[in-house]
Amino acid sequence: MKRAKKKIFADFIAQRGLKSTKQRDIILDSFLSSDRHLSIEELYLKLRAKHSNIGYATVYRTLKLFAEAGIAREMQFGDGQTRYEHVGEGEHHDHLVCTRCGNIEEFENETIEQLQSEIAASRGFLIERHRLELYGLCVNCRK
Amino acid sequence: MKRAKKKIFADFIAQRGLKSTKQRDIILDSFLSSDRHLSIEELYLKLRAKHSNIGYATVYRTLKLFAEAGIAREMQFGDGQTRYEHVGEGEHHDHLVCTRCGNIEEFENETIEQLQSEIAASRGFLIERHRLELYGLCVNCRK
DNA sequence: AATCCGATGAAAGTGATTTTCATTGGCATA
DNA sequence: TATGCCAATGAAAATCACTTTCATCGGATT
Ligand SMILES: [Mn+2]
Ligand SMILES: [Mn+2]
Ligand SMILES: [Zn+2]
Ligand SMILES: [Zn+2]
Repeated sequence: MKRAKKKIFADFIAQRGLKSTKQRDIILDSFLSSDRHLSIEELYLKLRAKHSNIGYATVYRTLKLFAEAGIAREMQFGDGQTRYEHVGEGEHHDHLVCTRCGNIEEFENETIEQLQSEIAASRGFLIERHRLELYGLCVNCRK
Repeated sequence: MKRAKKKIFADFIAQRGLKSTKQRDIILDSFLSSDRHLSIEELYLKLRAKHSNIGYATVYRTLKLFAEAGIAREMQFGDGQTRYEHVGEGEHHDHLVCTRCGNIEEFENETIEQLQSEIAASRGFLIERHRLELYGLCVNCRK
């Protein structure tokens, strides 16, 4: 699926008349082989270790591109940093965020999704996207 | 309930050894008679119309106090501004946010809340708070 | 009224982006 | 392969939304 995402991004680049560059390749590689829920700064620092020539602005702009291309999702967990996570075609999940250690777990619940649809439908509201986050203490942080 | 919240804030002020001031009274009045989900800047501008002597920093600090006192809740809907909404003792609700006109509707769903608890429990996670927001088009913006 | 110390507001500081701009470099074309 | 165009890059500057500082003000207690 790393291959699949590279293909999606290459197609996106081509279809938009953008250019394939060394930096974009490197950033995409690094992003795809990273933990999920990475902040721009975290990815930037990780990249600098091997490629001191890549600028923060390029990482920032490239992650935006990934989001536009549909291979990344921008997230805010309230810690003041924008995070990006991998997303696959048609995939969706929500999060449990530990307020002590910062750990982020994922979950899916079809019943909740269904109830959301019903709530929206009952008001004539058309859902484009949603966010559901449970904040608290993870099993490790409860001691 | 406007009276009730003023009482709660007055008690909070007293119990913390803080001072009752003209500014706090004015800001609380304005906040309580405002639409829900107000940003600091919106409240500040609204206040300036009548009270040009109130500073932004005071509005900012006073809204934080309201949150600490339990009569306001700080929210982020992804538009880059922190918003504050009125909250009552033990009340909770989630939101439908229109991405076109910015309108915010509220809803409560006990079944969803229950499912959240079950998800957390199954992982040993202790929920402190959560946020559930449905983004999309409100009934008016769907044309 | 005097005193104490929290409250206020104008201005400065912060931190995370976001934009600018001079320079670089894909890549289509000759 | 050489040329030209214009997108891409990166260092630095600018923004934005707070957040803090600090000199001064003003409730509340004595
Ligand atoms: Mn995730
Ligand atoms: Mn609300
Ligand atoms: Zn934890
Ligand atoms: Zn709308």
